[in-house]
Amino acid sequence: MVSMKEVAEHAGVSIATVSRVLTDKPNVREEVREHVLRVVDELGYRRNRVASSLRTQKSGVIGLLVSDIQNPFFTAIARAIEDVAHQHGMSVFLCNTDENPEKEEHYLNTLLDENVAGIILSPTPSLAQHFQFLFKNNTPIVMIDRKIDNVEADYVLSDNVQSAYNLTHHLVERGCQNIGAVIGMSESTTGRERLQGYIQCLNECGLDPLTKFVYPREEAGEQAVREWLASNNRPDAILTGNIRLTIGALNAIKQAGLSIPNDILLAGFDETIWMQHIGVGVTVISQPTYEMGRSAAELLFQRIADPKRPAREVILKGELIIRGSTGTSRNS
Amino acid sequence: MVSMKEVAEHAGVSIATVSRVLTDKPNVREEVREHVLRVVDELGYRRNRVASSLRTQKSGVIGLLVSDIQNPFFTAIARAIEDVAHQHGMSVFLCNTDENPEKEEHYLNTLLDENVAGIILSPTPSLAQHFQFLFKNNTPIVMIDRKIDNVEADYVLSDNVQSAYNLTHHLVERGCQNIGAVIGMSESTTGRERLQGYIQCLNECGLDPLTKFVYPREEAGEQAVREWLASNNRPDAILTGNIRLTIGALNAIKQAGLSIPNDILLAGFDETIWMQHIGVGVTVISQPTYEMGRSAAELLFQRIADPKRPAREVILKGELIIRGSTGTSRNS
DNA sequence: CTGAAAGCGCTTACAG
DNA sequence: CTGAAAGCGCTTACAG
Repeated sequence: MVSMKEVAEHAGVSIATVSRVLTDKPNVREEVREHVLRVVDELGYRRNRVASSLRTQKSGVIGLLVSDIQNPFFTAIARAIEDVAHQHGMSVFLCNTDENPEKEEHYLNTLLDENVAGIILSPTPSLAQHFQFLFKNNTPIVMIDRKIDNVEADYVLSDNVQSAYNLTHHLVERGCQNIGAVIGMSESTTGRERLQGYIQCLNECGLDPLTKFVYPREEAGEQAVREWLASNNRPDAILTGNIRLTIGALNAIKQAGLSIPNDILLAGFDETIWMQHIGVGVTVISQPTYEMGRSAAELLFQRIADPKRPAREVILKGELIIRGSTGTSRNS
Repeated sequence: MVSMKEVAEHAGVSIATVSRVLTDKPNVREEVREHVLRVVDELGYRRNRVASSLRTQKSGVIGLLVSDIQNPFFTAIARAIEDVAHQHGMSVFLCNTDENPEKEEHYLNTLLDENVAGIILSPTPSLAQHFQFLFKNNTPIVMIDRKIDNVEADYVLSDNVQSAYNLTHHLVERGCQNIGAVIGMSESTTGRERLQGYIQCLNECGLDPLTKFVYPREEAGEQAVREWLASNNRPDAILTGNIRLTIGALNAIKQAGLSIPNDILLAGFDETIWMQHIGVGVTVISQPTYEMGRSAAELLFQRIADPKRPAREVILKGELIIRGSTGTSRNS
């Protein structure tokens, strides 16, 4: 690998001058600039960013930590963040924590080690403890999707309470009396808020809750619903807390030989491009994923530009998309 | 941020000794080692990896460049690569190129700039030209999913010809005479090989091909199929080259008010956990995504360990999963 | 076993 | 406008 020193020698100038040209500093004679650029080109020189970053403490990379890379919710967010980063001339490194606090800590360390310009994170519930070291580093950071109790920071969140309320209310309107809610991990604010909206609606309607908190993956959702279907208190509707739980519920319902919406209704969080093609179509809350990602990236770049600005919280609304899985009105 | 120098001062030793302790070098008195470690802990010292990497030219990170982060095929691969990397104590930075050669080059540069230990890449077809600079860097690199003509390197590929042949043959067995194939970009080896398997099968069966090469996203797939459905040479089956094209085809078929498998059959590449729930279930080629990712990571770590070993090509087989979208046997 | 010193490849006051 | 030199925070021969 050719170094700046070699470029300087070939160009007959000092490495200081080469550096000035490459960092677009003023105060370089136009001829010299052009000459240096030509030599850079000839030699195929590429600036060593590790050295540069060591010296300047700056970086052209932001890190994105998501808890589940196989969840379309997060890849949609990632896509948006990348678009914004690209506009700012920055790169995005995506890391997958798999809901695993150790992996999260490991990746967080790695990103801090690499001296990234900033981090966007969908935190695992356990992060609260590790939080001290994160802020010591004073690397700009924005939280997405989940809140951490008592930690002030920039957040981009979804209006989970309202969305869950709306989803539940829709099922009640469709005549459901016993709505089983399968929700991801109770420790996360997302799970708790969705529970809250669900409970609130049931209370208003005078109905009893029926809930399970599970690891938010297909297998767990499937098992939860299977147990309900085999019980003597079979729900007349299933409400799922994320897309992977929705698929788990579909698996269980299919295995039980039941049909949607004739035998049971189904509605859940998270829209994807294929939800309309599943069975008679699945009723969902569509979270504004792209908008969430875009907001998070913008908050991050604003914080990078001004580390002292007050923390902000952006809360975006979900949209109820009604499809065949919740049947047609029964009580009208 | 506390530096090694401060640790050395607090511990009353030289920074050389601190470094030896932290890099697990021998030749440090046990008491000294423990004392240093204690001071490190007290001060909350974290080694600066940028500086370390500058000095050693090593890194604990590998880069993964995929062409479509919203395609479950690639996230499944990413998941596998991460598992293997984790076993080796390495981190994975995932980058999304979106089939865009400029983004690809940009991210490739960024990863090389960050001095990563190695790269796994699903290359865009146009990479062939940029390839020289990639190898000059002699950063270990493994190609996945797609081949680059005339470039010798480590590859992990899927047996696309055979898979496409099998998929086509299945449709012929189900009585189809006019199979429209929507395939991603002709420049990629993946697309070309799938075309080849399809053509080969049709030739053997004495049938005529009907093909469109498109940008491998839903919109393009939808449009292609819509055009066929509106033409006077309407296919009796659609074969899609990837999962996003499959969804596009589903959209077009639904909009046309046609029913699968009564009016038209559908089969495509790539399995996901929800394919069984779409309509009557979609017949697919299930590529061994996890295995592909695992192989790629293993090849990469072997190459990192021994840069001079001969290049290898791993080709893995896909599996035909038959579901309702290709109906039931008509010619038996 | 331990320390002083050189050096990884840059950037940036400082002096001219 | 340009260069010599210090320094970012480490690691590693070299000498003892």
